[in-house]
Amino acid sequence: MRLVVARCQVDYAGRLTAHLPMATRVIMRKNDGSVLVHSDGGSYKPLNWMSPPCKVAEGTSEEGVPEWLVTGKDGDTLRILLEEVLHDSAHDLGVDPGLQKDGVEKHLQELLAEHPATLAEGLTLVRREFPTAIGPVDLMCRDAEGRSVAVEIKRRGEIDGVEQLTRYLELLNRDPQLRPVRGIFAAQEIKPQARVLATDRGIACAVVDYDALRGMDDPTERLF
Amino acid sequence: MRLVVARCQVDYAGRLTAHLPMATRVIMRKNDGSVLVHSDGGSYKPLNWMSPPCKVAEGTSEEGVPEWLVTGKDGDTLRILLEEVLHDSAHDLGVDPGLQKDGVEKHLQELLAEHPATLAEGLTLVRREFPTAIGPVDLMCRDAEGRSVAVEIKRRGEIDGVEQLTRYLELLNRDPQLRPVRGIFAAQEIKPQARVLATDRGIACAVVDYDALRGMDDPTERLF
DNA sequence: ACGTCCATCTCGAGT
DNA sequence: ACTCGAGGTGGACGT
Repeated sequence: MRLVVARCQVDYAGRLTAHLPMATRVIMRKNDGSVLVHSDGGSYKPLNWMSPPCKVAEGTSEEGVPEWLVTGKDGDTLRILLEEVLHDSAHDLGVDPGLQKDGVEKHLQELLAEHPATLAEGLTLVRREFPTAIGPVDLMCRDAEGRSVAVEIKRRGEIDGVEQLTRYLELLNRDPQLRPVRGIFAAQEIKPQARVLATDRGIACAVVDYDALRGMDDPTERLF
Repeated sequence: MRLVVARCQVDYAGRLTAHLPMATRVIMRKNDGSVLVHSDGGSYKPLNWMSPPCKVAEGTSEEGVPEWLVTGKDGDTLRILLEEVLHDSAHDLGVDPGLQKDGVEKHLQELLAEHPATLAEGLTLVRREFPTAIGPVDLMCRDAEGRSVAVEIKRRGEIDGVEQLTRYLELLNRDPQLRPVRGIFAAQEIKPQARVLATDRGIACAVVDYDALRGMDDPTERLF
């Protein structure tokens, strides 16, 4: 890892062309050749960058200014003109042990699979990831009367989740073995527009309390 | 901007929880309070981070190890334990003049607006960004028989683009002035699943050749 | 402020 | 290798 602070101008050409006028920025050069150009604002996304695999050629521009020419795999190029280098240091970081994530939608799905009755009175699980031609339905259940219920689970319930469940229901209701199939749209939070669309299509909405579900969960079943 | 290289452990708690074991990493602290933790690989996305607005409290852990506690707006927290600091420098970058971008979907829309007949024989443009209650239709056209045609343009044609066009068509076909309105889904590349869905809904697909369109384009109309 | 949609998206899982 | 869906998506542009 090499960290450089410099007055620089950056030009990218690839899927699009992008230009950064001369200014002071931080340039991060990773060991895999990738380059990130950061300013002192914005979010985690660099102003300009080159993803690996790529390589850097250090040279000099026609005006005698130091220049880095980064070339990516699809002929993408990133050209960095270094007018003035204010800082330059290299660091051996070693290999990172990596990020450990815990749960989002998957965990929510596990919890709801264990406690389907929290979605609707008398609901029982048929199976998780119920396969269809256009993808798996998160939970396939049966209600107290033995009718099929398809459940789509999202962390945040938005309009595209309703569209997705609608497609599943459309397909599932063509199957004489299953029909009639109704839908439940389950999420920790359901946006008003999604709720309106769901209701309009006869899909029930269920707001789930993640923490409450975790409380119901038996911790002895898990390792963490 | 402050750049720190340190052996550190990082824990995030917010929408999810994520843990980084003790290892050497680069920590970037921007002036707006945001923090980025980078390793020597991956792409431009940090291993862990906190987006602005947020603030950092520098303290000491129970074991007497320096600790940064970053708190975000939704109660998100990022805790960084600094076991050993290998580098620490601060830099005044000033305000960045910002990135200038050119091209992609917008340009494609301009080109197709100039050459609608490449989408379908005899097609003529009515207007770009044709307004509807649920958003603008990319191109509203008329075919050789004078019937309305709504065109949705994407760089890559995926399923959600078909959904989008479907919603437009559903709405447009309620308008007695316009109906019947048919749809064309135009993209540089159309995914098989998107094509299947479009065909099933009676929407035509058009694969557009960006470079060929650029060739047809009159360069004297542009500045670049 | 919220909603919608694009992105040099990135990233991971499944086929 | 490719495809598909999710993201602590981020960011721009509209109402």
